[in-house]
Amino acid sequence: MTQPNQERRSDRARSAILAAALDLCREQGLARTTMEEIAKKAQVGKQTIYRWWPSKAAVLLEAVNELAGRATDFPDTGDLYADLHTQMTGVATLLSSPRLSPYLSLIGAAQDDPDVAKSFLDAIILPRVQAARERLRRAQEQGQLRADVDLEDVVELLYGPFYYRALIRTRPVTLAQVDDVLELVRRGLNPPAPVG
Amino acid sequence: MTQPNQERRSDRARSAILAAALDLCREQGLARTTMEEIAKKAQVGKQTIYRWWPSKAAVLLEAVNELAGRATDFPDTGDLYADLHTQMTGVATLLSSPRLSPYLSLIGAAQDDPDVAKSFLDAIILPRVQAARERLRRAQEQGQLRADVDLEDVVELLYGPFYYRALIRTRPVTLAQVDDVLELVRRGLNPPAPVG
Amino acid sequence: MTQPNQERRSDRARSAILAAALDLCREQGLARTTMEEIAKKAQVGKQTIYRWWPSKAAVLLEAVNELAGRATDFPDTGDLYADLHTQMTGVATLLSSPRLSPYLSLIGAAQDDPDVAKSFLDAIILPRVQAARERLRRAQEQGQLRADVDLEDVVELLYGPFYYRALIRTRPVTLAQVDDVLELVRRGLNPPAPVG
Amino acid sequence: MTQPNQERRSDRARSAILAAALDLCREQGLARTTMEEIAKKAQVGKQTIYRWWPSKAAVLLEAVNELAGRATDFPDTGDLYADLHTQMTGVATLLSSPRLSPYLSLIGAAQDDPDVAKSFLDAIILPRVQAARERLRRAQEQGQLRADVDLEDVVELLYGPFYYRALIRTRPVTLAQVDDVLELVRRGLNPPAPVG
DNA sequence: ACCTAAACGAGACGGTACGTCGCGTCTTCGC
DNA sequence: GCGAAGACGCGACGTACCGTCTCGTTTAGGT
Repeated sequence: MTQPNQERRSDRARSAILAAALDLCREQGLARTTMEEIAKKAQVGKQTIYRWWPSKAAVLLEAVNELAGRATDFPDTGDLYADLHTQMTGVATLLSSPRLSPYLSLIGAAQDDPDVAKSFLDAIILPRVQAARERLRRAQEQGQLRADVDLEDVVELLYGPFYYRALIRTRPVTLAQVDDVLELVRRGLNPPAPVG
Repeated sequence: MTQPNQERRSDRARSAILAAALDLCREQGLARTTMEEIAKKAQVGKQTIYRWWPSKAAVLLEAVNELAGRATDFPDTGDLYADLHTQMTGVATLLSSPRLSPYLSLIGAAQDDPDVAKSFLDAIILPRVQAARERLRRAQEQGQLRADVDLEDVVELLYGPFYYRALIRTRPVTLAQVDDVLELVRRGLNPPAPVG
Repeated sequence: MTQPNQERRSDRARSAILAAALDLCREQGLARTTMEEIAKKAQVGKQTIYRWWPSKAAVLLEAVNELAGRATDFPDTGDLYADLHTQMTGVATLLSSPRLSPYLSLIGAAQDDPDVAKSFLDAIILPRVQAARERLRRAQEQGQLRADVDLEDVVELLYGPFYYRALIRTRPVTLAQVDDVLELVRRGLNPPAPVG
Repeated sequence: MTQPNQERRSDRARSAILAAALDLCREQGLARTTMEEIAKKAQVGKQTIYRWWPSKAAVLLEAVNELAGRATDFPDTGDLYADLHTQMTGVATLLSSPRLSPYLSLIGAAQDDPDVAKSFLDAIILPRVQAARERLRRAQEQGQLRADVDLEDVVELLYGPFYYRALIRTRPVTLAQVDDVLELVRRGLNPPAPVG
């Protein structure tokens, strides 16, 4: 992520820092997590953190990204809604898991720090959005999805409700939400046309 | 939110604090805004802030709530989608305005501070969600909305995409988004059934 | 010694800082004494030290000066050598006392820091040298001292040997040294002229 | 001062370190001179310094001692005061030269560090004091110096004034000081006995 | 119109964390 | 096996803010 000699870098320090940062952020949130605590818990000098990351948010970004890993990959079985169900279940699982509360803290930090926002978007969001759009495009070609919709709008419609619950906290993200959202989104809000 | 004698309270100090907090938060975000700056800019002793608010987030909550005011009230003309369009346009305007960037900062701060989250929810979100549900309920009774949907799900579906864009920043909130969301949400994603 | 509002200054903090600095410097020398230790031992925030003094040496200078106080004042009984004996005994006592080891540390620090050197000279040395010169001048007028000597040279001759022992440490300063120096200095090194 | 295999030692490294240390100490004093600067300036790994010296003071001690070299040797022409004049002129030259400011820094460092004090005394001071005492003893035997004086007292009387000026800095060491001190010290402070 | 108690502007205080510097050690190459 | 290079764990630096705590100084009701 930066400058000094990558080859001499201590793996032990790196993973201890990522683990400590995650733990502390889970316990007390990102704002109350300090570099000093991370260093102490990871048995590491503060300089070693600053040498490789510009901020605690950057540390957590790397840690969270490693955690999220392949858990949110997009399958393609040919059945769009089955695939969406699978993938969105992964997303809902992560967003509802206390293990990933640092993910929400990062989004919080991004509101006040353009650097964090940029890194978060580039490293975490955009690759997944891109994958989602491609899956949707294929579905469109196969007639499983209206041809006249903007795919990015669809992505926002599908995932917006999860982020809404996770960040605004009117109620918690659940796995049941996946069915609810998919059902609503497929059929739309209009009442069925009257028979006859 | 208080204790001392409200009647002796200085209006001048109160509004200077709210204004200073808003300005500073707009310029540098909530995280980089300090009590000392607010006090200095408002020509106020720090104690005067701490006397009436528990934290800078609380100050901003009050300031933001005053700003948002009636701008997001729900009309009821009898036409659900016209009313939704009106109200969501208000929301989109606020979420896309730099003047209300502190609103997003507050949501950010809420991720790490349960007190902020609670106050934000109670003072800002829940009243508006409640109003939205009531409007939707009336529409349901009038057959303008499927009868078999959970109204809170609908609220999340309608507003999630705006918060998604505002907080994740894949692209900015725009007024055009109101039409896009409403159109998608009314018809659903399924392709039209083939004729005959 | 500096800028903020002197009237609001906490006496408790000031004397606790001076005492802590003296203690720590006596135990471990000035170089190994840290601002952090001083603050901790004095139950004081570091900022409170930096608010009133520019460096740990400045703290010690004030502390030492307060300690030395009137102990090195010059008497004038009319008998030069009796007065010198009295005053030099005071000096020898201080230079040989572990309580004033910070005095030597200060001289040490002055070798590398012009600010310390200047303050030390102005606050501690010059007033005493001035008093000594005046006493010597009066003695010169009364014929108790050669008229053709530079008084500053005399001061250096009288006190140099004490600082030499204290700083170079070939052997410790003692009270007996007062007699030795005075005796040597009065008579000179030349052997007595042969009787004849 | 060492341990590893002296024979494999790099002369290039050794002299580069000594030169760099001297230069840096002359520019900024010993306290502000760091091992890292010395290593960088000498194009040397830090370990190479720590391998051969225990501290930066030890490096400078060796460097200074090499500089002082034979410049302060004691001659013996048979004329005590001529020889003193010669030798003290050497001392005054060194003490007044900016090239040897590290010498004073060392004395400063010795005030807070017993190891430095010990090494300084053993390597630099004691041999020269010993030489001085021997020269003075011979002079005593030859009747050029009072028989009833302690020779170490005499050494302190002769050199104290130079160290006083050098370390306390009331005024700078000069070559003229040699004459002044010798003159005073030979004749003493007492006024001449009245004739008759 | 005066009195008095409160809220006020100001800012020093005891602290915690910041991001940086330098320490002395350790590790990895190349000669 | 010494030397150049530099990452490491660590501790202190001097600064920025925290939230609390006096200080006078307004300022408003109550008399």
